[in-house]
Amino acid sequence: MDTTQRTEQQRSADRRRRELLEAADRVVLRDGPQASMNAIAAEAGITKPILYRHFGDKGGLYAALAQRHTDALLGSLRAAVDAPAGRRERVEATLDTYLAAIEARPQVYRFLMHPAEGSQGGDQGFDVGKHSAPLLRRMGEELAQVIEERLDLGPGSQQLARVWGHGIVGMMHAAGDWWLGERPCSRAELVRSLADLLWGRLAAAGDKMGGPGF
Amino acid sequence: MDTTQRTEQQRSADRRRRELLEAADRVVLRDGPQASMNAIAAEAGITKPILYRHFGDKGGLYAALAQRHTDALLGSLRAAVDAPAGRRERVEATLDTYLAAIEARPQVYRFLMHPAEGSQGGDQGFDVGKHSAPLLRRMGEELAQVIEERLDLGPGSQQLARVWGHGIVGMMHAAGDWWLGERPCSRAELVRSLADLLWGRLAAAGDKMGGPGF
DNA sequence: ACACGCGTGTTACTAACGGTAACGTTACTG
DNA sequence: CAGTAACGTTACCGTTAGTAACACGCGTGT
Repeated sequence: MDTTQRTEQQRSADRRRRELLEAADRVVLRDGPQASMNAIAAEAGITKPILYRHFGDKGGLYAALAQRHTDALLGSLRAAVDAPAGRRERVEATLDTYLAAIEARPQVYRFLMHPAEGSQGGDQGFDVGKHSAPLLRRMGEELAQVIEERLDLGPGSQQLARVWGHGIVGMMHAAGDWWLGERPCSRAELVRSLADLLWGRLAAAGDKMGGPGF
Repeated sequence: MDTTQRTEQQRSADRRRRELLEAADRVVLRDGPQASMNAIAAEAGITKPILYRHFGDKGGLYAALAQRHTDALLGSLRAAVDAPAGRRERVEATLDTYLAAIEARPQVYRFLMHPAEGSQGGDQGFDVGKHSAPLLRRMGEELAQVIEERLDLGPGSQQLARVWGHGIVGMMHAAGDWWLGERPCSRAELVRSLADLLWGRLAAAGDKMGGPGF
């Protein structure tokens, strides 16, 4: 009896939690990362304290919300990186998957990149060096793992793979962010340019006349 | 007289402005980007409204503060990118200069990367796609210019250079951020690994046994 | 029937923040 | 000495995150 009751309650709580998360999702999609707890509670048809009972604080809610989208995006990226094709094709597919995602849902993307902003309670310690969005860290780590698993990089391969994982993710992120703001070219062109960069065209390019090149 | 008066006043105002900025600098260095206007005013020995008279709003103060550091860092980077050496050496010097800067002053670095956080007044429009720190944008644009000036990239070189500029800066940033948090290796190793990545080692690396490589 | 918990929800509050209006005070100028 | 203009303050507003205290519904043990 005790057990069945507990599972019953837990189910109910989980369902409520999902409902709240979906409401929060709608608000964040509408108002951006600045969405207030009041607004989210109102959208869910309830009031603040319930949110706090479920998620502890704003960081908790945002973490839960971010995890959903992060999981979804990472799933897509894994599919792209694991596709049956050559290395270059898969790199391009991965880049394109990421860029398509941020293009399709820029608000969600922005939320994922700046989840914990606006925290003004306490927070004196302000983790230096850990300010990046969890999404970036997770993508970096996952990519590092893929690289280390599949590429033969000689000695020190593990560290090299991690550096590359985070570096490539950062490249993708920064270029995507800039591209999303200015739209200077098509997505396909952007993908090609980035892949060219990773393929060493920077080193291979010839100097322009007048002094040594970059 | 009018002119002398004006210059006199302007000088005084500029001096005061510099004092306020230095006070703000100290507070940001101590409390991180969450530093409150009250705290900054107190550090400067004055009260809030004076800050607002000088800088308009928090964004204005932070922009002014960020510009100083950004200018300083960009100066160092320009020196590194313009040094008389080969391309690879200069790329490594540029990376190392950036990493040394963020290593030396992580609080300042974190502030520069997240300057406008915590804004809670209005701000409904939340510029999608322009959320990146101004420092990143400026570095990306400057690097793009250098690349476009000195490298012979064939047709479409301008767009390619811009993509690469922002991409490389993002790579540097993300890798640096991760490195600063975990310190998995020395700065020199990180620089070498990133330069290797830019030099096409990702494309050149051999597959590990078992299926096609990444 | 009745009290007891327990989960769910509310109202009403605190403390802190960004920002501003209204009021002194100093000092320079006619 | 009157006017004015910058410098500075106190006291306030509206909004935010977060919390305490109270109220309702509901199954349970005695």
